[in-house]
Amino acid sequence: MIQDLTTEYGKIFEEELINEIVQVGTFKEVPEGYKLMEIGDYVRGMPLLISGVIKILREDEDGDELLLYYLEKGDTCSMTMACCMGDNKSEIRAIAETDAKLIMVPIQKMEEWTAKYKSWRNFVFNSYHVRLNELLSTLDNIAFQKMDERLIGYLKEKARVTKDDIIHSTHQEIAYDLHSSRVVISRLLKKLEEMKKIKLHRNYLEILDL
Amino acid sequence: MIQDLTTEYGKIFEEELINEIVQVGTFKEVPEGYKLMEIGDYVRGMPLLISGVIKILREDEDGDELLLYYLEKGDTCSMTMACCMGDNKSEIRAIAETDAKLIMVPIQKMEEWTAKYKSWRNFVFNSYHVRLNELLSTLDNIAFQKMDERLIGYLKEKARVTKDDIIHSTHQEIAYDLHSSRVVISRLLKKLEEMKKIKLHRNYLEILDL
DNA sequence: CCTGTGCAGTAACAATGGTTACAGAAGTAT
DNA sequence: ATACTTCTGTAACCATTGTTACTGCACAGG
Repeated sequence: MIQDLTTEYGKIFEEELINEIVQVGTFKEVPEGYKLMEIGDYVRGMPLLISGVIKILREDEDGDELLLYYLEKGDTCSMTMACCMGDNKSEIRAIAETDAKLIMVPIQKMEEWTAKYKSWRNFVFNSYHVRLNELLSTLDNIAFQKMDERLIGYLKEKARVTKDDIIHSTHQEIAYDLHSSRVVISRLLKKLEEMKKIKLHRNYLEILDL
Repeated sequence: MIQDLTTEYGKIFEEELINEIVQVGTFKEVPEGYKLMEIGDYVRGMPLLISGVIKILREDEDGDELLLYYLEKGDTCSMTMACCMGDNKSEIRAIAETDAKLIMVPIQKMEEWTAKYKSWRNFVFNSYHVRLNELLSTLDNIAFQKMDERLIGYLKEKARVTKDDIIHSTHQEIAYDLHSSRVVISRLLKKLEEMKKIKLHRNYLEILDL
């Protein structure tokens, strides 16, 4: 755990802070598909992502989903921080998109460290900043783009975070993330294939040139 | 200015901090419609809203607009704070929805006060928290609601922040805020009128029962 | 009072996305 | 191999939203 922490966060946190994190944090290793957080769950800890990718989803009353963004190594979940200050209930769902390693820090330490460590303060502010912009860009996509553009953006982003030009998803799964329907996604994917931008297979697709 | 500050922020900021704000802050009074911030502008100060309502808009490359949320008294603009940490360029446009009074604080003080005053730290964190949730709810509206529901929500919210059941907007203006077209909004408003929920007039409309 | 400008009402039509239904292909279990 | 399940392809259709075009009305300014 110390090794992981130092590798990923050694450059931005003071040694003293790293030591504190090691003392109170708990290491967690989760497999792909593991649900880290459900909407309405009480938030008890704040995650520091060491490796892997976490996908953050929003859901409405009817159970309709929407992918908000991915967390990558070095990221933390601002939503969690935001929750620490409100009623402590999560507004989002978090699923491991790949196998992932992370350290959970009790939220009680948040304020203490914010006062004590400048690096922690900067980290927290920076996380908020990044997440706010990420949300803004998600909003842009939904508000200003049509489904075909959103789909292309989705495929690109997914390839980027997983570092893999093979997208291991069914059409139905993509439809959930984009809050659309399977038929619509199949239709658009077929068009992309006709344009030689992707190649379709069962249970996965290859990105050729987006 | 001291009076305004104390009235609005006296309960949450230490006296010492209030004094500092008075020293470095500049008081600003702007009329309805005044553009406080344009997309791409360099952010030099952080606003503390004393009275009035500020509307925060997002715009894409094609000039299509979208209302993000309103700032009310006691609010500050987290986007501004976020900008202070990035490239300092604004991601949003800010327009005074009503006459408004505010105090501009130089962004250089941000970090200093964050280390020095617990109340300031809480204020900043809280602002981020509120804004993140506000953005999330805006996203929900756009992603999960149809235009008729969004329109009703828009009218309600606008009535709430302006404390006025008369909405002083043309159909075109509403269309801009919702990123729709005038004809669509006219159509839906007419339906709402038929349902006795509103009463239409030239240049304004009355909310009867939403 | 007349006229120009901007606002609102409406119809006809297009485009996008969502729904239903069904068939066939690929993989899995028996 | 056979049966079953899951995934994909496709067609037909519908609903919502957006577009274009034209109308008349209200109001401001001469």
